[in-house]
Amino acid sequence: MLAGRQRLANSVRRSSALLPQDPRDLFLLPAPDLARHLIGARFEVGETGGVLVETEAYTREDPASHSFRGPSARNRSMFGPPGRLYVYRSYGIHWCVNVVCGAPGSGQAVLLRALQPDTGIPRMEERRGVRRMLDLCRGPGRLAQAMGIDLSLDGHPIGEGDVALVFPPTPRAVATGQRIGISKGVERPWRFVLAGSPYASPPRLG
DNA sequence: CTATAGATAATCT
DNA sequence: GATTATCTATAGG
Repeated sequence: MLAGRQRLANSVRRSSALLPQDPRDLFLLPAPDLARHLIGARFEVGETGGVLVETEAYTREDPASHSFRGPSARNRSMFGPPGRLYVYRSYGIHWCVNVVCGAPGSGQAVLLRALQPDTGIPRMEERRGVRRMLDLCRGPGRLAQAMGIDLSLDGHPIGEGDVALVFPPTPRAVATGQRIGISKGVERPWRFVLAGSPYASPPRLG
């Protein structure tokens, strides 16, 4: 289709000398570190894409994490190789997408909570049934719906097929705070938001 | 802007 | 049987 975009879509790219030679090394970071690095990164699935503005970290020792009680049918991707997607069904209705990270088998992932859309907006509006830009990808369920993400992408390697990630050229101003929608592990400040972004979900941090 | 109820089904106890 | 990494609609300030 579009040659330029296709090239972009078939790789994980770095856009800064500050980052490791191979950007895939970032997937080896512990979840809280990767979650911070993902703020400002471009994420693309198929014809849709934009800039990540909100993430959350989950680790094996974290009671709020799906991996806390060990491997299961649902969370097997979290215990697989880093740099792949972990997709799960939320509240029986929505899909949510994570980036698996850390040492292989360590059960860590970063939840992608919100994105500022800039590519394939008409397609996102179509999938969401909403035209308001701010509401297209503000929240993990909305992000997955807008980008057409479902269980078929669970375990999918980032940088293959039409899933692409480009890390930001320079560090972004990131605000941290309590994660959303959890009842355990609330003391861990593992929610990361691009400072001041209206595309992040409430409550605002600052 | 915040607060709340209800939907809905896989997963876990 | 209870919980859940959510969303929408609605009501009120």
